[in-house]
Amino acid sequence: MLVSNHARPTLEDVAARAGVSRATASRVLNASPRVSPEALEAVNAAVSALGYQPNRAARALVTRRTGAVAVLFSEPEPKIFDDPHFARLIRAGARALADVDVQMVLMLVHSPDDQARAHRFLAGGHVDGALVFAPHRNDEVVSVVKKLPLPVVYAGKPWGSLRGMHLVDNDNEGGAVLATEHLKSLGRKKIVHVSGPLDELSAIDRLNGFKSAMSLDDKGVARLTEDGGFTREGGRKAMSSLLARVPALDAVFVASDLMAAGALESLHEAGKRVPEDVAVVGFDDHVAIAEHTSPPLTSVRQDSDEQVKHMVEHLMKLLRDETVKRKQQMLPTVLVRRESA
Amino acid sequence: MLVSNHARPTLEDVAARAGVSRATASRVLNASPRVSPEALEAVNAAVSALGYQPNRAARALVTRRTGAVAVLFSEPEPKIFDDPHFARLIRAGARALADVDVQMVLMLVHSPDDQARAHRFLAGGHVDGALVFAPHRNDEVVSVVKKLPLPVVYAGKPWGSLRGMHLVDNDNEGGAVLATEHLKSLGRKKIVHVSGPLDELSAIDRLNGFKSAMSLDDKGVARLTEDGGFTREGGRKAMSSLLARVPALDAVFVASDLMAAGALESLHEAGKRVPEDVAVVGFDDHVAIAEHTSPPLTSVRQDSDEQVKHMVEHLMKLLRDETVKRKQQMLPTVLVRRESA
DNA sequence: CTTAGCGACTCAAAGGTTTTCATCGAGGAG
DNA sequence: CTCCTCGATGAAAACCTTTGAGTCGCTAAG
Repeated sequence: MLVSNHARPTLEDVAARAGVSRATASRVLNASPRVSPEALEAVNAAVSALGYQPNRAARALVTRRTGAVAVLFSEPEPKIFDDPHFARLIRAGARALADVDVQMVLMLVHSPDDQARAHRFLAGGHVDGALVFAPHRNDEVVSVVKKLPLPVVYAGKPWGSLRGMHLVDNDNEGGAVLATEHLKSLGRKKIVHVSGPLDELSAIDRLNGFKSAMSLDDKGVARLTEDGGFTREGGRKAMSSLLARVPALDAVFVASDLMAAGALESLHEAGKRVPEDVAVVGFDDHVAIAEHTSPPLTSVRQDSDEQVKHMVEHLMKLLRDETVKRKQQMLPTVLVRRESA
Repeated sequence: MLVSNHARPTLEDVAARAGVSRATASRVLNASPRVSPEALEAVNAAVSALGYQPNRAARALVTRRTGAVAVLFSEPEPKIFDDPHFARLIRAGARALADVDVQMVLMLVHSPDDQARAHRFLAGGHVDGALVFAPHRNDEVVSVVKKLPLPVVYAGKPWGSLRGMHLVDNDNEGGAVLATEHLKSLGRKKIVHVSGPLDELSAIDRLNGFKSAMSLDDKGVARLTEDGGFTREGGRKAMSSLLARVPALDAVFVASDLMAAGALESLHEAGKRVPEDVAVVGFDDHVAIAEHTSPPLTSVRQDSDEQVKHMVEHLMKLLRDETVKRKQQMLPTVLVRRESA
């Protein structure tokens, strides 16, 4: 043995052991077709014998690829803490990116300082692409990212023009229709809606689904819906105010499970039985919430794991310069029945 | 202009513009003392004029440093979703590492598969070091990481021998004493404790603080405490069972805010007024929880942001081969009074 | 007057991989 | 038998930075 015992083996070592040149070894690692079966086998054997791991930096240097992608969240901090949805998205991202052997660089960008930092970082070529979670109307991140020559996939529709943007969205409108139709099919007559903040398109889409399933005009919408801000406390308050405004209501479609949990509290306080007096349908099907409310919550499932997985796949295609069939994907939503409706 | 207009400038370009050699320019960037003021200024001017950003890969190749550190969480998924504590830690990590210009590679490692992947990744030399959050008794991560020649800083004490390990812990025991003494100073006579799961040393330390402040023996501890598993639901159940066992209790020290929220629910259900009938002190001072319970929760503050910041600082010192004064740091905890006690 | 020492530089090698281009050998067509 | 073609392979350049060795002009010491 001539190799030093502690240093990590290089491609050179692998090639030597397999009795081929560095170039051939490299071709094997990159699955090039121009390599004989014998060579392939010899190299693979050497790789596993030596426990070889390619040196990322060297590879990055020549391919001009970093092997890392940024994951940007624009949400303000309190939301990130309170809403398990974000933890779920972060986890899904970590997993999906690890699966394709790409490093995830997590950036929480909210203050102007953060934005400047993000811009510097992204423009600095430290990542190959980005996944962006920025649902709000005034999210500066979007405009920062848009002018960079960097492949980006958005989660849901960002505000503003969608021309040429790559995104993976959930069928919010369809899910809302599903929820509302379900309530109608139960024979409920006075159905109201607790919406998300209307500076997010997902909230607007859900509102629109409710609106069309109920055949409402704008005036009707104004009377029968209330903004709950996608927070638990907001959901509680919105529910209370709807109860005051529409005392005879017998069903409510709430645009998120977290808000629905708040709404249930409000209903209990008002002495309403669920689902006997008021049927409740949530949105997200976040098990940690939906299965632990009383009663357990009927909810529209949007599969965040699936969404993130699609985003990663989509971004990888962009990075490989593959043509993507559809720039904008829509994932289906389904109704999950539990006891609240 | 001879430089191509689209390519990123290299150190060569900077050197040319500043009228020095590449070596000198490099020394300026790395703050070497062996460089004249004029050269320094010329290079800095060139850097900002060209908007130069060092190529990470090239630098990594020669320095044998990746500029990335791994952040490992061993917690099972439901916990990560439910407990805002983790979101907070993740966020703090992202921020602290970004501040020192290091990439954070987030790994959630729980299944044996995850462990294998983590081992491969860490052994592969893809990161310079690791921050490990693995509080449980049987966390395999710790043994995986321990045998790697990789600088590691732990959050809190991992289970097992602490010899030579680098860690930043909160003063759990001291905080527990603080909480208990506070309850005693309010004149409470029957004080009980909802503990965390006893396979975590932070939970054990808090329990020990309670034990010593109450001058209890093991039998006393067994009678006056109950494990709430660091979950909301667990806190609720533990409180109920303590109410059944010690009907005359007039105060409770709960080892986490999340559990305290559950305990408050249980107390309300039992018709107890807080703090009149039962005084409650939590632990964590997690504002998102503590400020929104009714009544707002008196709690022991442990500053997670600070803890993570210290961990990062500590790891950076290890990476620079600086000697660290104390391998194991302890951060103080303080009592934050609100209305529950 | 010679030489050692010093500070500020420059030169060039090294670091590990991918990829272009040239080479080599074998097999088929003429 | 010769000329081509084609597939597999190897040599070497390129990617960009850090860093040790060497250069140059100077001063201080002998």
